[in-house]
Amino acid sequence: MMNISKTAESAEMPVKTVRYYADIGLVEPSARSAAGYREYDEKAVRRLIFIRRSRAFGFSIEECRELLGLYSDENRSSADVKAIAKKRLIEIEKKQVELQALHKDLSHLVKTCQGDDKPNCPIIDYLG
Amino acid sequence: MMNISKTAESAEMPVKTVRYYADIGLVEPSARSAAGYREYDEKAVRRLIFIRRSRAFGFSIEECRELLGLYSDENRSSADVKAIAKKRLIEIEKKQVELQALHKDLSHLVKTCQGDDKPNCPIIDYLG
DNA sequence: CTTGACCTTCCAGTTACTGGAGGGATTATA
DNA sequence: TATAATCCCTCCAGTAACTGGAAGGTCAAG
Repeated sequence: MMNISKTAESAEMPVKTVRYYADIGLVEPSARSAAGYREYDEKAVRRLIFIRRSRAFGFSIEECRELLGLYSDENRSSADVKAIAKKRLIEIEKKQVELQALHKDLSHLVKTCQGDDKPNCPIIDYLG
Repeated sequence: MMNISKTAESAEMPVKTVRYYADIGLVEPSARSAAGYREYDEKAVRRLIFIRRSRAFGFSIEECRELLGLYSDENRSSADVKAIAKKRLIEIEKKQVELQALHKDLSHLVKTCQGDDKPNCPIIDYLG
């Protein structure tokens, strides 16, 4: 059993975040000390790491909750996991398309802007 | 002079947003009617459109505020505009790199996952 | 026995809106 | 002229996922 700062260190996330995840019922402490301190066991730490990695993929907290449920479900179907991941993948691809369009337009504008002390500016012209 | 709903329609944004921009002092109404209704002239509408286009590029409200200042400054230096745009461009590029890495890893995991009714799952394995 | 480093809870702030309540103003219709 | 529909107003709360800070309890070391 570890206190919250050791737990946060093991899971490589801020103490505040561990506390937040406990508050929203995502990863609850395994126990509380007599003084009311949160205590976490190895399993809880593994769940926190699972969340950190899921978050790094951009899964929302609610998606993390679902994934965590599947993680601890011995009878899960991989299809359920795959569906969530696929959804995220499509979001990523959508964002990529969006960013590519933005990049194309903005980089063109930046290239054509003189960037001197005169007011003439294709960027402003485009926006206005 | 237009009331807020005509203004919002002309600027192609929700009434709520026009009101919000007024609240934060981004684009203030040109006047108020006797009853206290917001009234906008053509110039104000053009400023709203400017904001909408800037927001579409992903500029933050504060950046929009700066850009709007430069837009209405006859003595601006295009270098100032370019600097803001460049900063945004770099953010976009950073995000693109990030998304590319996520896409690579996640698409690989999704591909290798069977997606059937069995619990075996490389996605879960990777996260756990 | 005090100091410092922990820990707790609770509240506020972040970004850029959005939804809704409660109530006044204007316009169209009967 | 009465009323109903459609505006408009302000203010408050909620969104996502934390983060910072205040006020105060706990614990180990010197």
